Order: sequence, then structure tokens, then C-alpha cells
Amino acid sequence: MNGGSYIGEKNMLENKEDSCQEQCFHPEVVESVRRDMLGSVPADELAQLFKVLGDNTRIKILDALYRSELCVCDLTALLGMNQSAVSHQLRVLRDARIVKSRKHGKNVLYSLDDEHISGLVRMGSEHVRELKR
Amino acid sequence: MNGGSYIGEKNMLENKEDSCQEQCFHPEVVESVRRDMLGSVPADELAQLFKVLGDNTRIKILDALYRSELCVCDLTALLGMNQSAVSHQLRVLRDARIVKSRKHGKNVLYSLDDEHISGLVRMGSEHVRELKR
DNA sequence: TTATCATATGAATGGTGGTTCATATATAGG
DNA sequence: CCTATATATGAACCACCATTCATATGATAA
Repeated sequence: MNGGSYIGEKNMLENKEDSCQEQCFHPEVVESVRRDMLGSVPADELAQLFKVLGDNTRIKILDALYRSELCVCDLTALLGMNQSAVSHQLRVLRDARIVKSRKHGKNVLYSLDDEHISGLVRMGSEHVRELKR
Repeated sequence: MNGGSYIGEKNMLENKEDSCQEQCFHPEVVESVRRDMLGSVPADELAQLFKVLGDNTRIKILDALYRSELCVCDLTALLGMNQSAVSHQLRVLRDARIVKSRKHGKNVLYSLDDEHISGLVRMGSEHVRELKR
């Protein structure tokens, strides 16, 4: 019942020599925590989500799309950067299913795909704002 | 009233030739969005927060600390990785004021510093979980 | 079709960051 | 004091990634 934990593929027992496992401060808590962590979402995927949000350009794009649906051209002008760079980042956001797109003539209009994302951005903003006080 | 926007230091006007600003799909919306974005938190700091959360090891650490206060030794055993790596990541989390530490004999006990963070992790987990359905 | 505009994409590059190794600091016990 | 243990830190290495440049695809208009 201790196999298949999502917290790393390596066998924990290998580290008995290198770590301070024998004299560990409270190993019973470690076991308890280890059991609880099994029910959660795989850390890899969660980290991947935050990784996508952890970029200047992408945050600006999301901040803009939170206000309005916009085409690539608009975003390029808004961010004052290369059109190619914007397209590349939009691809990252689209692959992560954070934004969606639809064609409109020659343009492609982007918008937020999920309302969870704006919630995350809002909650993150609150955190940053409170840290500065 | 258009200077000092946090969305990039470069002057937007430089890109008039390279971008499609003249034939832009809806430039009036761009201006509107640009005004709204000024009131928000600087994108840099928000992206920085998500960047800190966007790492496998750090997410696992936060997932563990959400359950219990733990020393470095416990975390090292729990994650099955190098003690140095864990300490380095704890430093990143501490610098971002996401975790806090207190000494207890030879050990240093870590815990979550802010309840906002667990909210972010929980909301992110929900998002990931819903994407898989 | 041809020309032009909007967007996407592949390759190359420069910078950033996570891990490891070695070592330093700090604390408790003898 | 000295030893052992727990944690922190600096340097080096490697991998990943954001941007740029060049170019390709797609769509509209003449």
C-alpha cells in the first residue's frame, strides 16, 4: 500500500544511508503525510499549470483577455512586442486549455477558456497586494 | 495619461511599422483594455508568484506542509531527494514568503506562511481535475 | 489568380533555474 | 573542548524556455 505514490518514482528506502531517516524528527508524521498526499492531483500536472501562469507575457495576455476578447494583432500592439512571440505564447496557453480561439475573417480572436483561471489570477493578485503592506 | 503602463517598458509607437496597428481589428477595445490593466497588480510580481509555484519539488513541499509542519529532514525523506535540493527550494519558498521556519533544537521546522497559498493550490488542483474529465 | 494582410511555426540563441557536489554554519551531546 | 548531526550555501553543470528571425499557411480583396 506504499507503492505508487505520486511524490517521486524512486524508492524511498534507497535514501536510508544518505538521509537522516533514522534520527528523523517525527517519522510517524512523515508516514501520515505521505498517505494523505496520495489522494491529491499529481504534482507534475499542478506544477505544469502554475508554470504556464509563471511568465510575464502570458500573465499580461491573460490580464488583457480577462477584459475582452482580442485578436493577435490587438495583443501584439497592447504588449508592445513581437507578433511571433505573442503567437508562441498563445500556443502555450492554448495547449494548456487556458485560452481558446475562433476565426473571424483574417483574424483569430482569443478569449479565456476557463473561469477557474481568472479566479487563480485574482487570488494571486490579492496575495501579491497583501504582501506589499 | 498613457505613460507608465506596467505592460512593458518599450514605447508602443516603435512598433507601428512592424505591427498591424493601422488595420487593427478593434483598436478602440485595445485602448479600453490598456486603461483597465493599469489598476492591476504589476504583471512581473504576479508572474513571479506563479513561477515559484510552477515547480514539481516546490509543489510537493507545499502539499506536504499543508498537512503538517515538517523539518527539512522529514521533507527530504518524504520527497526521496537530495537534502541540498530541498534546502535550496525551501529558500526559494521562504524568499517568496510562502513558507516560514522556526528553529527547534538541531532542526528547522517549516510551515505554510500564508493561507492564500493553500487556496491557490486547491483552486489549481480543481482546475487540473476538471480538465481530465 | 495574384497581392496583401494576419497568424502560425521551425530553428537558433541567450538567459534562467533546478540539481548535485562540496563545504560551511549551527546546535546538541559527551 | 571535540564529534556528530541538521541545515544552509556557493559553484558548476545541464536542461528548459522565451524571444527573435525567417518563412510558411491561411484568408480576403481586387
